[in-house]
Amino acid sequence: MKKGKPTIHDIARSLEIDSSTVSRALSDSARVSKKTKVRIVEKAKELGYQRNMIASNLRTNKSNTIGVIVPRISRQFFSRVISGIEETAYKGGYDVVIGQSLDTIEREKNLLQTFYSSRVDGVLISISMETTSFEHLEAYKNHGFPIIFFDRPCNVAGCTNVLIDDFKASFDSTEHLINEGCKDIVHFSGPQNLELYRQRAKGYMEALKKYGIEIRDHYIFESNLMQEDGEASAKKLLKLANVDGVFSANDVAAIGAMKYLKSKGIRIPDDIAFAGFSNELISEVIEPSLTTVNQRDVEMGIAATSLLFEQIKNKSGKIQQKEMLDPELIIRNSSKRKSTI
Amino acid sequence: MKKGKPTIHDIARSLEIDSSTVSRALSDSARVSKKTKVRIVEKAKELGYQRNMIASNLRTNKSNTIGVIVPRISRQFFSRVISGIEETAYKGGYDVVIGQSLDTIEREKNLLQTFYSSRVDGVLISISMETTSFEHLEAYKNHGFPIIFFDRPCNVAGCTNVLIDDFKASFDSTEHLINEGCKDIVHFSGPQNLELYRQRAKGYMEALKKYGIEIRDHYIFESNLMQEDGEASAKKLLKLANVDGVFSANDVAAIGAMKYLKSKGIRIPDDIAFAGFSNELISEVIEPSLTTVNQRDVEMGIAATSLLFEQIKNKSGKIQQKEMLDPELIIRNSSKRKSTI
DNA sequence: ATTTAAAATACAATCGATTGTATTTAAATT
DNA sequence: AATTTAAATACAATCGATTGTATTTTAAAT
Repeated sequence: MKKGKPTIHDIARSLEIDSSTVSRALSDSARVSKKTKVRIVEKAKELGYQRNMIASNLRTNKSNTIGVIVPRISRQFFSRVISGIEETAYKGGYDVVIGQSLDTIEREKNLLQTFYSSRVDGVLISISMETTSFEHLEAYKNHGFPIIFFDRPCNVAGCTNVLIDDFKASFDSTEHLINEGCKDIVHFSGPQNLELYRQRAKGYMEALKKYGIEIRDHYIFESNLMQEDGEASAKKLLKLANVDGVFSANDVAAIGAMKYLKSKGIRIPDDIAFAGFSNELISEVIEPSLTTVNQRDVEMGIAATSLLFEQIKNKSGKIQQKEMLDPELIIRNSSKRKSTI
Repeated sequence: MKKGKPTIHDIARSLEIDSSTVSRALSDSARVSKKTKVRIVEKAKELGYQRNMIASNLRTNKSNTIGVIVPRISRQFFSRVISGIEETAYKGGYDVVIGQSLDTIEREKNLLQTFYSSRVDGVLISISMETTSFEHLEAYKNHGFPIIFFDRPCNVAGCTNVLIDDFKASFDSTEHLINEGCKDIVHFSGPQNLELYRQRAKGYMEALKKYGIEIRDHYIFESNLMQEDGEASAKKLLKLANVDGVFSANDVAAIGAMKYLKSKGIRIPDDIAFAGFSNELISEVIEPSLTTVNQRDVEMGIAATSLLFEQIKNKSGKIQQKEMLDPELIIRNSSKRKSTI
């Protein structure tokens, strides 16, 4: 038994031919005769040969791997985006390396570093909540390293973003609540340094404006949108008279609030109607089921990956693009105040 | 501006020294003087040098990367296991590559192939539902390729498994239902080719036996435990007289059944009590909240990764181990029939 | 000042696959 | 059979970092 894993040289030696011929045969080059190809392939199988991708990558200067950085993979949304990414990458013959920033800029920088130095062919990233300056990203970009941003927009020159139309989705959700008869709608918003939450707030306000409803600043609650934030918001909300609707910038906070309100005997949607954002799995199961926005997770992964592939091929560099996916409003019981039929 | 990414040779040339010195300096070898180290590090920074891990890996014959294969990352349980894996790997200076088998053996084989040929240093795998024979795994194992199995046991010689005690967890759950007054308990089981589901069924039966309850084969329903399977099982269950408890081998099926039964006016837990398995997020939210088993996901990831690191270090190979994590029964409303206090 | 030991650096081979160029072999053409 | 052309294969450099060995430089010891 040989010690290490077999190489093309082992095959070449045992067949008394040159390793270059073996290499060409194994990638089915026209420069090798049928006959020797067969011999080589057979021998390769016999020895249990597997091409050493590290050596191959070094020579060809590509890794056939793309990197993905997300805040955390245990979030429904991101794991579904990753499913889309993986599927597309797999078809294109690429591997996917995944890292989580845990919403810290430190780990984000680290991961980017690691990915770059292992020469992934490009990166898909949803920036961390802490990321407010973008120099670390620009540096790589200027080196010609392909980076695509998804979900959380990043306005860096020459960068491609794949997003859903947060403004439209929020506008639609709010409008829906209004159509269901809500007049006093509170908005649960997230950290304002994230463009995304600013957009959602904007959509909310625009809808109010359209229907001539006054925009009251103290009707917009800012938090990190965790479950406990939702509960806190619910308490706060009870102090305002007449609130009859909530548009939350995510499902988790909405659910936190609903749970608290239900425990206080408030009926949803009759007393207060709810709409969330993200279509978490729990949103379908909770009672009443939560009206929400499908963020097109899987599609987003597919789109981002396709754009990355384009960018990898066109070495051209700086092509700024913005891909907007259409969000889908999913209407469930938490907002249905008018009896159907 | 130079075209490609800078290498140690670029640094060496511009400093008029040898590249081997640069290499040693950058890995802080004692063989390089302080003075030159400083010069080199400075120049490296100046040029924006990043070590080419591909070249490094080729030379050292390791990738500092471990591969993970799971059925699907969008499953709560797996994404949390992966969090544990990532965290541990990160601390050990390893990267993590993730692939999903989508519960097909074909993709499982493919991924293993890819991982092997990109020379990951080892693999953590939760085998697919289709995997009944293990030759493909054994082959790699015999080549000295470190593989650790988690969650879904794999009885291959020389393989290390990291599991929770499915038997005990199931026994405890069933016993709990009995203690809550259930006498006629149905079990929703999964594909019997998976050891895991056999263990869970065994735990269920053993608990019945302990309390002198007759084990009836037609009280054990086998399915793929998807939500729709749960619903189907619920229908089937209604045809049996007197069922007053269900122990499901996963939460998803339990929830599918509960939803259906509730819609038929059956009260949970008063008419039929429920216990599930896996502690999905929705289980806490559904009404009534579902009694379930914490599978120690994050801990499992940590344990599996630590064992893999051990195995990577001890080139010794074949060290069979079995790491059993203690499951935790989480009692919620779906099974509380006796009033508390 | 010389010798000796130690420290710092240079040289060169190597990891395994790829690829441009050169050479040999076989087939085709006259 | 001799020459041309094409097909098949061999040779050799390369990707970038690592590492054992050899050489030079510096410091220490006599």
